[in-house]
Amino acid sequence: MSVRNIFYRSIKSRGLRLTAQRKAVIDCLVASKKPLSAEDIYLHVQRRGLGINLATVYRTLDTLVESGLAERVGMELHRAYYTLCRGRKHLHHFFCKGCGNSYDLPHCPVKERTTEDLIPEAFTVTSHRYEVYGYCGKCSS
Amino acid sequence: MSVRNIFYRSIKSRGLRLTAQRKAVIDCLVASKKPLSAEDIYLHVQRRGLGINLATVYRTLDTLVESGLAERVGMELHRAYYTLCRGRKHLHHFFCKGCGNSYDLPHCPVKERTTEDLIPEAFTVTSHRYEVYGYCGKCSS
DNA sequence: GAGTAAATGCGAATAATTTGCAAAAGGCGG
DNA sequence: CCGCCTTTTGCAAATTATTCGCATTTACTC
Repeated sequence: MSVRNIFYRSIKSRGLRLTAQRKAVIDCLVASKKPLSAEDIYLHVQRRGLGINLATVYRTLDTLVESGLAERVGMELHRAYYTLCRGRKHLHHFFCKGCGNSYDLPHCPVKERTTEDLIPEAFTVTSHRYEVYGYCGKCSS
Repeated sequence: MSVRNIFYRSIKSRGLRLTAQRKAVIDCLVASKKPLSAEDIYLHVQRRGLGINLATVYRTLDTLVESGLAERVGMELHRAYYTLCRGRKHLHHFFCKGCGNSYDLPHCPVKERTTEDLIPEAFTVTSHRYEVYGYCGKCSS
């Protein structure tokens, strides 16, 4: 089963309706290698010839986040970016404040250490957020 | 020398003017144990009987951040919070989803690696965010 | 104390996101 | 396949945090 279909099913299994707009937003995020803003998604979907309203994009993204299917990242750029939560594979990002692009970081601070090393006591870690901001090669110069 | 005065001096040493408004914003942040939003600061200063404009609070905070004297944190919910950088110490936190407490993390993922190791190319890093969520010892059991 | 550049106040402008409401459409039962 | 009922969408207007332009004020240098 394709990644798309897994998300389609997750929508339905939560009692939500699988509308054309929701499919389009999911397809867009599945196809993207980097987190996208609501406007990015809006434009991508428009370009594919599917009509969608920006408010609907926002509402769909809220729904995905509330359902635990997507994550809101990169808030320091005065704008939210969204990325799907995919199985075990998890990534962190570098956000360029110049051009707005984002790049995968090659490491994860939590994965590379044991729990004892990570925190003072034997706490239980459920999730984490790690983001680096700055300027990419082009925008630095 | 008081903490206040250290910040007052830092302002001047950067060629910036030490105005009544800047003093008020700094005093407010020095007195607070937690990060404050621009509006928090605006209201606190007003309450002390000092006139200040919200735009001035924003400009002052920008100035402090650009000068490396303050940090912008907690962008989570569409609003920025500010906290003074005290000494060289910069911290990341573990947030317990059970009791809501937060604990300092003993390490920083950015500090402990070189730029080449951190990102694909020689990008410029300006800031980062690193937060771990889970349950503390008491809330785990 | 005067001159000058920097900072402030004010109001209006932005930009991202949210909301109210009527119309459209998904998905259930028949 | 049809209709019903509820959810979702589109649209336009509202909100919210933050920024900007510009005239006025003020800190700091000489």
